[in-house]
Amino acid sequence: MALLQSHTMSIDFRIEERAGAARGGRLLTPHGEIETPVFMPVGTGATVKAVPQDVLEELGVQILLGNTYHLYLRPGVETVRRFGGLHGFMAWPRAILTDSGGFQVFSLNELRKVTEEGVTFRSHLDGSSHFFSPENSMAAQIGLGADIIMAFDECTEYPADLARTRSSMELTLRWAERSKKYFEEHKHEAPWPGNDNVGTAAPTRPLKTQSLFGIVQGGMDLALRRESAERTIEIGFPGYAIGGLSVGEPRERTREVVEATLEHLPADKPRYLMGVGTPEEIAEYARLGVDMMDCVLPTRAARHGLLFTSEGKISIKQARYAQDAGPLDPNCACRICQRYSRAYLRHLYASNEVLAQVLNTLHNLSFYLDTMRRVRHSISLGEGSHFP
RNA sequence: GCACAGGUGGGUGAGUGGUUAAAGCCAACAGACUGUAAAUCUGUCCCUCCUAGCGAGGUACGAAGGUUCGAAUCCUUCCCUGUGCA
Repeated sequence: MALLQSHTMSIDFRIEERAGAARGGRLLTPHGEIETPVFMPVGTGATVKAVPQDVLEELGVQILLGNTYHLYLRPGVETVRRFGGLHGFMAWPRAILTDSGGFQVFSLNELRKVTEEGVTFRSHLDGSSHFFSPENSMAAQIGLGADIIMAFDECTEYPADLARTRSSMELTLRWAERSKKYFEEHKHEAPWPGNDNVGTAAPTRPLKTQSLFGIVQGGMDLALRRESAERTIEIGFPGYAIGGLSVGEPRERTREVVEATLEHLPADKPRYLMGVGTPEEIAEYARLGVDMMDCVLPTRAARHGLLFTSEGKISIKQARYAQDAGPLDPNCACRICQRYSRAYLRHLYASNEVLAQVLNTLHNLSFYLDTMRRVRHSISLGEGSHFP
């Protein structure tokens, strides 16, 4: 075991700059290096909706999300595994992170039943029954082969009283231990090319392994957040996520909980805030010391005609843009703002053209990625307290 | 010319004597969206007025007239559209 570990390459996090609480760093994964703080576009079903992978690369996307629950149902883990995991299947050479399916325990609450052992789901696709546990979530995530995988957690709903929040947190902690145990026993099984020396007593080259991140829960209660953080750290992970936020609570609460939780996370490990936020919010959380964030907002909002710009939100479907020859955002350097008018974007949206989804998503993703670039730049200049 | 079938709000299309200012869908307009059951969902959508409400009044189902306590719905005449036959 010790021998194997000495030949293992998983994740490595180096903080290179600090500005206030903010950190600028590099996260080394088996599929490339990520500059942090980073925004990770969400590609639930092995696609960032409306955007092909080569374009994502051009935009500078460093790491994508995939979702275990959705990919398990379709196309199935075995299929993905045969293609060398998600990287091979979706032809994405850079880093990938998969969520464990824990969020679906929350969002598909009418279709599931939670027990100590795990969660029984009814598929939203065909109604068939499925069982998810820490162990088989890990097995699925190992099969999918993301660089970073997440512990199987229960995302506590909002609002939840203290007793409910605690028992949910305790369940997540027990599941975190089971997730880690299963992962440690199987972590060399990622279906990546070059990992064919799995099981060899003395591997000739470093094995690439995935990394498993733990997830802190605890609802809106700051004491429970602290306890959850401490006990998750005790279990021990190479990175820690803050989960259970953006579930309907007021934004001030989100920020408060994030700030309080960050205090109890190790300074030298990556910190991942799950499921946030608007452009202003992601800049703000980075300032507080968050290293990784993901959110469906830029992609989903784009498909619904809501675009983020340097001058605020624009609902491109509005009649006022029908004759507007100007760019979506005069201060944006993205390919959409360089080329198309607001009138054209509105026309595409109003006409229900698929191109509307593509162009809108490209802009919003560009805007988010640019926001994070500016944040990193500010950190490198030591300007932690006044970001764009 | 004759025989059928029809003419409903921006469009389509239900409704065939009374909770019908008139279903549903589309269009239009506005809003929501934060580890994606989301190219989705919600609201408004004849006019005027106010104390802004399951509020008051007005106008409206091709046109005019009639029957009835009451008509988009029944009757008469006229106009128009489609199809078929001459």
